[in-house]
Amino acid sequence: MRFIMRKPEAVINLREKGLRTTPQREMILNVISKMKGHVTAKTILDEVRKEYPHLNKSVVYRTLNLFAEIGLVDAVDTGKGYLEYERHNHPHHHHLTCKRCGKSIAIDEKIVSSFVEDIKEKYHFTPHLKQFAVLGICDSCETNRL
Amino acid sequence: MRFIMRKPEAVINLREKGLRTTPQREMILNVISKMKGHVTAKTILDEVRKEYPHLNKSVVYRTLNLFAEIGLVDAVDTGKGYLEYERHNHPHHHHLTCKRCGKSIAIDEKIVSSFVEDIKEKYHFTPHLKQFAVLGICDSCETNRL
DNA sequence: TTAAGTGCAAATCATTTGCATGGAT
DNA sequence: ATCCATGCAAATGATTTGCACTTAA
Repeated sequence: MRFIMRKPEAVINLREKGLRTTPQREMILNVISKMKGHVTAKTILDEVRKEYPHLNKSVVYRTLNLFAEIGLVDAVDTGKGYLEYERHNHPHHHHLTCKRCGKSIAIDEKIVSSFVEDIKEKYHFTPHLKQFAVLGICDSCETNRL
Repeated sequence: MRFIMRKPEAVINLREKGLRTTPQREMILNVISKMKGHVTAKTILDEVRKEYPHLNKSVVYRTLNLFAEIGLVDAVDTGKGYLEYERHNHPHHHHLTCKRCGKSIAIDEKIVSSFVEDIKEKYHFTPHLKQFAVLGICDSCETNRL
């Protein structure tokens, strides 16, 4: 049996569009890939700098925008005032995040996907729900007027 | 038949919490109330300044935060990099906003409320969905690779 | 009168941009 | 040898803050 060597997905993605593979881009993608959950630009910068202190933050932002455009990563707005990132197709768990106490509850993806499918079917529109966290108020905060 | 004069809701809301009613706060609330749809801090500042050019932007931001805290207005994050505001209980129409072409489609609120009710029931958590717009990609952009 | 609110200027903080230099193809 | 990418410093833009002055209650 023979194996056909393939270039990693990211490289193909970049080259296809006439873009370059650089060490910086590889390091940034590595950090996003290996971190569980969302990563901020700041975290990425700090992480990469452990190995390569020279990295500049403009490069991080430019790279994140690029990766988001070509669909390699997803930008997630959790309402904190800055964006977070994750690999596209990363198994995404939606959370209910309480605006008062900050606690998060993971929710059954079926609930989300039935909402998404409903909209797809009726409006021919694909919601990117991972873009936003589901914020709200949890019962215990509501009850205790926190 | 006799009418009982009541103070406007906003005034009650403020006084109840030991807060003061000021001309600035009234003008800001008026702008939010009379504008249809969402308003930005910038728009509020500009609008009020037509009558009262002296108004300072810190006051607008402080007032908006105050109003949001006491539940008089809702802050809405549409992913544009700044917040928008509307009167609480303003009839809210959820929209599907395409990230590529920017077009918006109003959606049947039943779809949203069944999602919200589902989460309330199963997780004892009240999602504040108006906090975020539903972003995604519309079919025509998807088809045309815009 | 007096604590809360306002105006102003400066500070923050995430993100972007212009430009000269460097490096991938 | 191109021309895309990087690094740096400065700019942007929304929002916040410290502080002295003003005003609603």
